[in-house]
Amino acid sequence: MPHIFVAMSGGVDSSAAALLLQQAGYQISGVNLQLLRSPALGETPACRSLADTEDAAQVARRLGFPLHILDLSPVFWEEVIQPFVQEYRQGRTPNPCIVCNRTIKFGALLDRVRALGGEFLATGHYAQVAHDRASGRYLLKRGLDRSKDQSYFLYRLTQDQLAHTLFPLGGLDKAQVRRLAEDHGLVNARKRDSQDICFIPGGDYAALIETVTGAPAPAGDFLDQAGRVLGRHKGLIRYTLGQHKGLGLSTEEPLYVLDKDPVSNTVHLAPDSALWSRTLTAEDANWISIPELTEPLSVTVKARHSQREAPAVAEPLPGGRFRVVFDQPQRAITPGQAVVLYDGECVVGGGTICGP
RNA sequence: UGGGGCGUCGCCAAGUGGUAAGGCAAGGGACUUUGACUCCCUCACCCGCUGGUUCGAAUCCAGCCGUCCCAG
Repeated sequence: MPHIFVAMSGGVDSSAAALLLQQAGYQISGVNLQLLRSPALGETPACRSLADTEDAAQVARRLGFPLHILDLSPVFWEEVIQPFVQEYRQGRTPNPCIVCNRTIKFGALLDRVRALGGEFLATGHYAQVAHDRASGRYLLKRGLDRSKDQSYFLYRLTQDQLAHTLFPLGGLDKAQVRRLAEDHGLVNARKRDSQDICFIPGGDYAALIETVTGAPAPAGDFLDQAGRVLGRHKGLIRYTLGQHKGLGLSTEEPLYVLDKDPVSNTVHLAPDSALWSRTLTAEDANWISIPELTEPLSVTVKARHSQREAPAVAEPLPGGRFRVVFDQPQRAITPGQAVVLYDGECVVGGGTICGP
């Protein structure tokens, strides 16, 4: 019987995942990650983080398996937070959860698990892994509960990582998971879903960036498409493409962020109609259902989370890059965000958006 | 201080005698393991001020204040 380690955040999902594996008869151990013990974040972990760890510990005690506390703060700082800050400073809008999945949860953590003799790492993600005999490849599929599907955040996983990964919740929906937790008296059965970036509990990511860099992001001009100054912005990092909230401008027609220029430190604004485009270029590709993109492929595409996939054709470009041409224009395609390609329920692969 | 225009929520702006539209901004909420988008709710007992006319005025009249344009 394989020994399975379950990454336990303290939330209901990962707890239910552990429960299911235990019911299936596996030998399991829980692992709770400490990620925020970085000098720039304050030496002591946030209260919420401690409470979450305590929830995980309670669940482990109740179910009767050991819970290991693993501090990966240094590598989290190095691989997730620092790049997150750098990306923002370069005018892009990163997705730290995707980086974390690749480098921390299914990277450093999985390495540790295997070093401890574990064969699999399980998490509470709503996604599914399958092995395709025909191609010999491990497939990443959407969670059955489409409304909670998290495959988008997992597209960077490698074949090796997928081969040692289990998603026990892949075939369940959220209501079933909560009921399961409720039935077994887990403390977090009714705990609210997390939603902010985990290392920014209050959601004020701009403040974190300024703390890390040690300086406030400089103010600059808002420009319209003709180059006229419309007002002052409060630092490039506070805006992302397509954004409208918080511009603080009073205009006859609502304006949105069309582009950001880190060189001139300006934010370009335009009406919604100017935000739509049919193409994007992505870099740093990772392929899952195929070894490599070698020819144009019809797929459905998510250029951001919480967006319904749109039909498109992906075509290879030199240097691990690829281009996506959508059937219909998409709104505010944003550099730094992940673009994930689907073939039905399967993740084909994806990359980081780098341009139009 | 000669002539003309205009003063309605932070901004723009409907309303010209019958008891204050709308848009933007702002605040709150929903949605969401990123940032956004989107959706919902809230947001002028009051219309520059003071009088007057009227059953009743932001809407008419007078004076004042402010502001803009032309003439200087």
